[in-house]
Amino acid sequence: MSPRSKEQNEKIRNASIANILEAALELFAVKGFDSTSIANIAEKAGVSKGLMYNYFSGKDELLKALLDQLNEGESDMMSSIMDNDPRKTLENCFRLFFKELRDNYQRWVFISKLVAQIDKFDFVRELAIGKYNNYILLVEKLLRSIGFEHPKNEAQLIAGAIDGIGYQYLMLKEKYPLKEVENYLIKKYCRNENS
Amino acid sequence: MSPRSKEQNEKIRNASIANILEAALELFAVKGFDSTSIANIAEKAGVSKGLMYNYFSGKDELLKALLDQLNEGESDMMSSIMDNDPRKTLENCFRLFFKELRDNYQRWVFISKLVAQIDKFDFVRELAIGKYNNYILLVEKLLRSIGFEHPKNEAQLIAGAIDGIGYQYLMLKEKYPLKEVENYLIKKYCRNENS
Amino acid sequence: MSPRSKEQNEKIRNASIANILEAALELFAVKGFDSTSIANIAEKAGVSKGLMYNYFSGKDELLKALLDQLNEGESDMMSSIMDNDPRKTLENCFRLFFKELRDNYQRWVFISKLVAQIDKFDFVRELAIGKYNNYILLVEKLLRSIGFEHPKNEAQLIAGAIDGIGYQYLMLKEKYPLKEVENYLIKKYCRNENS
Amino acid sequence: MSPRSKEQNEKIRNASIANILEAALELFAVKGFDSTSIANIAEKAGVSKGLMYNYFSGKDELLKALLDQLNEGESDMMSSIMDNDPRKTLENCFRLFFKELRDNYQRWVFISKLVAQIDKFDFVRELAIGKYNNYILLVEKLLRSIGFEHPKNEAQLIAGAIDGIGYQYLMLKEKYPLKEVENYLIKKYCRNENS
DNA sequence: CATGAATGAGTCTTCATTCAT
DNA sequence: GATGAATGAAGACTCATTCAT
Repeated sequence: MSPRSKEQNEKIRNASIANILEAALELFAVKGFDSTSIANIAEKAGVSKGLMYNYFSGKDELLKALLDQLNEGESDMMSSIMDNDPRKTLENCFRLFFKELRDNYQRWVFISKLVAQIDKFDFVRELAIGKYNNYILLVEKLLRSIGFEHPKNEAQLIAGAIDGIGYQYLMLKEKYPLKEVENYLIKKYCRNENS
Repeated sequence: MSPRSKEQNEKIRNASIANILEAALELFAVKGFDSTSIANIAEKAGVSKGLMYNYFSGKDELLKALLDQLNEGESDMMSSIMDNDPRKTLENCFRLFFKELRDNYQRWVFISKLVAQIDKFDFVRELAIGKYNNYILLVEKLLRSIGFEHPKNEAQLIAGAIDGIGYQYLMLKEKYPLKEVENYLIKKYCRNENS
Repeated sequence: MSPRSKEQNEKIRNASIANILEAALELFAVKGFDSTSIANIAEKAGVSKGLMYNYFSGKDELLKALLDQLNEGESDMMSSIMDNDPRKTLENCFRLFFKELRDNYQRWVFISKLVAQIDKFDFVRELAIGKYNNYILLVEKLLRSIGFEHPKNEAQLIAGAIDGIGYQYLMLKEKYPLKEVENYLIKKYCRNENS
Repeated sequence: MSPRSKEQNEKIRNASIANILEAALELFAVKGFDSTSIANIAEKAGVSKGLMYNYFSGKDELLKALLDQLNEGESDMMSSIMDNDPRKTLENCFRLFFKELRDNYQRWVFISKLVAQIDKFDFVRELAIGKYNNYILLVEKLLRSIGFEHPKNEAQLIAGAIDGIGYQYLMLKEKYPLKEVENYLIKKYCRNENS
């Protein structure tokens, strides 16, 4: 009789949006943005094509929303790695990266595919540059605290290595010695005497 | 209107093919594979759409041919870096990578976009895995000759760093301190006492 | 939360209906029937899409209701122009037309757009033909009373001119010399000696 | 073996374009621009949907092309009505209009529907205003030569009547006394003593 | 060897309409 | 009486591919 309450509608909407975003993430990760059709996403999300346009004004907007969502989660993670001991913080930082790679492989694939299309989406470039700079600064500071020589250069190498490892894992999958590399990286940079 | 000789035909063929491949490389690098249409390539190459199907049975086939072409060139390069001094070989290897990044930026962009779509093209995966393994083996051997501890692990880190540096350069472009990283990498691994 | 009384409901109904019709008229006039969506109308009227279907079984039905509403108003107007002096009646008739054109421009735009789609809506054609015939008959009678020769033919010309002036005003807007034409028309047909 | 000659291609293209324009004119006239789909046009023209985009970059462009085509034809017509005797020229002008209305009814319907959507297409407004002004100027000059008083005002009335007659014919079709009105108009303005 | 007209399947997007609440 | 989430059919447009010449 009476219309649905605001809360009911909110719930319904959020559920649909979540379904759509989840489906989109998975499909974008597996097939890539261009090769994923709105119809694909709608089907996987269990909604109609039309509904998608109630929540996202288009495919690009959907992508942006997805990225925003991932971004929020990431902020939380970064604040969780801080420790008084810089060695420990750095270790947490590395471990977090490898854990994410293993547990949320799909997100990583999604992001790396996105970065490969960086020229197509301005907001991706800005986001990526910001991320990179923050990462370099953090690692440099940690390395300096630990007592490394050339902390900035080492941070650049590490940032490169971290990214590269991700890409190679993406390529080689289970053939990539992820654990071995993880352990070595930690041993080298977090367990050293002073270097 | 005497018929063209076989040699003339051969020449025309090769010129057309080269035009097409060159146009395709550039467009794939700039716009990506999916967003580049056959019409785009034909126009840039100065040939008709129809002609493309004389030489390549389809868009995928064209991609494969392009990759093969790049691959051949690469073999030549690898043989040029060998030196009796492993330190020198490693340095050549690094320098070659950075030089390629600078001089043939487009190829690198093309390849990284391709790798991001690795699941879409089986032949890309195989090629990439092969490359990776060869690279690791080479670097590991060199590091061992030079006298590094954990040569395999270091090779893995280096391979990661090299790849990651490429991706970050792609992202940051002129903002990336390419020369600085290059010099540091060489200093660290090729100019050391023994490590 | 006592239930609303019948009168209250009636009032609410009528207010909603009036809102919807008003919004529809404006949007149909500005954007045209096809380019106006139900969502547009609902938003402008401040009601939900669903509610519209309580009152009108569909978009076409809404159009028909709108037309009916306009039609009622028009009947009243026609009865207000009658005068014992046919010259005066004709003048009233002309003045009313120009006044409507100026004051209710939107209605005129709406109607002319509708007539342009006459084949799409059967009820529009019937209505329009009826209007035309009545108009011709009235003007013919007046002209005969005034003493014009060929009153029927003149009525046809006048009917054409009246319509055409409307369309041209629609086209040229403020560039059209509406007042000038109005005055001339009245001078020519209502102020003459006998013609 | 050899590709089609330029002339062959030209012929093929022109035939397709003509088919498309013809089909579009008919459908736009009958169903209106908005209610005619590209698929409708393609089917009627006997070509594929895709082909339309080889020749027209979109539906709007097709409309513009159609209008241009009609416009060209019209220029020829206008130059054919001129005569040394202004009475004769005016008569030709009237007769041409009625002839067009009868023989190319479809064009007229098309144009009047277009004018009703004048706000939607900028180029339509400009075209229409230009036409109107030229027409008024011509008729005014003729009336002045013939010796009418108030030639400008009469020209305005005539222009209105001409347009209005067209719209009413469009509405009433065979019920409209086209011939009768035509004859009266000519008698009144071209056969008079002096007015 | 070479062309480009033509096709049609597939894509994104819009919107009238339904219906559970 | 009222809401707005959801649907699905339909429309504009793109593009890899075919084929007559």
